Amino acid sequence: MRSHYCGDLNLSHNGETVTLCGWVHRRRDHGGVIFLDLRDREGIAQVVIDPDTEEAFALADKARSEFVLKVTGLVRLRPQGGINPNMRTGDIEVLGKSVEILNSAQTPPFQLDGFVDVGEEVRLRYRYMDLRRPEMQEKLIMRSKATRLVRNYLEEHGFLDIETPMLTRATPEGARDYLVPSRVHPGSFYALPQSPQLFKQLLMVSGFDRYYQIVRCFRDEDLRAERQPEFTQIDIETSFMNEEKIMGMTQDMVTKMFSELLNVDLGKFPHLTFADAMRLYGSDKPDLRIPLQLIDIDDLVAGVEFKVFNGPANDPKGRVAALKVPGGGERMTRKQIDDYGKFVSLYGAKGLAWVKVNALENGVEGLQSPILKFLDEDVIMAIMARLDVANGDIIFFGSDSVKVVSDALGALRCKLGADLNLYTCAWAPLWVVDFPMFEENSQGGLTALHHPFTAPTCTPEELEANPATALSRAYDMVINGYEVGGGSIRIHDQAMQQSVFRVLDIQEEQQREKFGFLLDALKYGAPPHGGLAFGLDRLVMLLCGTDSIREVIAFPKTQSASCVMTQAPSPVDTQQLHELNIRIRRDAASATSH
RNA sequence: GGACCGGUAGUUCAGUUGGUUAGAAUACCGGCCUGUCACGCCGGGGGUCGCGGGUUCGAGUCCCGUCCGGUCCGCCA
Repeated sequence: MRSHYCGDLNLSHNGETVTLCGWVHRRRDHGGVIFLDLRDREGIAQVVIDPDTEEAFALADKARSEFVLKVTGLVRLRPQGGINPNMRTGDIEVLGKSVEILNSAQTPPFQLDGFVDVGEEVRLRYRYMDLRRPEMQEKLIMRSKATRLVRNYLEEHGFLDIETPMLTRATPEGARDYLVPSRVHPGSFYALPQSPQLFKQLLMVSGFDRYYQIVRCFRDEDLRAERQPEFTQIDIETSFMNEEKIMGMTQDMVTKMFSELLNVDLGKFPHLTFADAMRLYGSDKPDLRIPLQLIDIDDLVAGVEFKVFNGPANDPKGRVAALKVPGGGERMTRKQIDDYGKFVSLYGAKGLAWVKVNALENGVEGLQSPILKFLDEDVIMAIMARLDVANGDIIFFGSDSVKVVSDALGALRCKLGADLNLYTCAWAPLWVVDFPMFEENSQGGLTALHHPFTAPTCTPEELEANPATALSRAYDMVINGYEVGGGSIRIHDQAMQQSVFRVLDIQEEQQREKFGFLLDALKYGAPPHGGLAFGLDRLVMLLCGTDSIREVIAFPKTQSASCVMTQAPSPVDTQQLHELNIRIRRDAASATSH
């Protein structure tokens, strides 16, 4: 038996003659009949070569070393109705008249028939083979359908596709830039865009009041399952639309995507403030498929002796919160609980206190926990009352800084949802709104949470008076715990922009150097404007039901931002470096050579 | 920058407290069978055990370093 691959089956009719083209999956001889299994995206077909045709034998024999081949002959379809996804091998037979070998093929480096799981590294090294597999074809087809739908939707709504530069100016803020050295300007560099943010705002000044672009963006930061160094953004900007209109329209677009591509009704998108998201879910991108919520108990434990609780409870930057898992106590072993303790330590938590509710009717006696001995009975029962516990529940506690408690319990909430399969629905979209304008940075100053062109909800005077509590007109779309899009109403007013820069402590000289062109443009009657950008890769990932964006990118990078197929990045000729006036430090060169 | 998991045949994996010649399945090659369809039967070839060093009489196995892949933390305005 020989087993090679597999792929397209294209039928073309010419009167009674039908030509089939496709990769041969498998070739076998039986009873003087030659079987050629061809597969296509919609099903599996089998081709029979007429044994009476001497020519068929001769040509088929050539097929031994295979394999792209063409079968010409009369088709016997069985059953009627053509090819469909539920067909099995042999449901269609073709009485062949001739075989033409279009090209031969080596044995594939790994089996593509789906009966053996192959590692991702091998798939990426031979990505062109991996992409032949029907499931990979389906993912890229889904991606193409999604982008087509987006283009159609936005074009129908009057949006104009305008390209912005790939070679642009480095911006020290935000993510690290991918830099491109200039040959003509020795010592100077372009940067690949992290996003077309400033250009699309300039297009608003130009009067293209509905802009979009499906555009590649680049960020030189460490990778994750949902983060690649180059990724595709659906970039949208409008003039004269407020946040309600922008959110409404883009929500409509995403809703149509899911209904047309998956036949899924996303329903209403709840709006959740950033503060509520952090309070209830410990995350600014909560997965609302999971019904668990964090419940604050600072007030109940502020007076206890137990230092682990009373410290954060009395600290304005501290937080004590509980996470109740209904029925979780019955489903969890001590080892699993300990493992959750290790899990939250990844987020800086020093421990994970817990209480199992065995028999609530017995009061404290009916509870099981290492921390009960540190707490008074009335406090314990007050906590139980607030959490509305029932027998069989387990409660986890976080007590630390606001950030650690939110991060740790927020992540634990998601992990519990996955481990215990607590999902109450397949899709949970929402908008997160009312983000803070600024967050405190490590130097004690303030940094823009979104970017420095995001409009606040208040006046410039109010902003400068209370910057730490100011809210922005930003909004994120979140689906199933993934931030799929985000945007804001921008600042179109110079005075406001100056206020933001003052809060961020960016001096006029720096302003001019970094954003002078934008500040100039704002002087020429910039319309009120705002927009949003979707992560196309993440959206398609969700549409495909996978949890890695590498699965929906034809040629993705590995975690070290390299390509195992092309071996990029690679050293370059000294001549090339010379032309660019670049010299490589010796220690850096040896660190990357093998 | 850090934590953890993995790296053994083309591929997916097993390999015991360190012990003879490193196995299985599948793929590949040869033969048989001949309406098979994850066809079947018989036979065969195929391994720098990621790489380097160390411990040991002896290392796929233990130790150190390093590279590669993955998950995550930091990072991602």
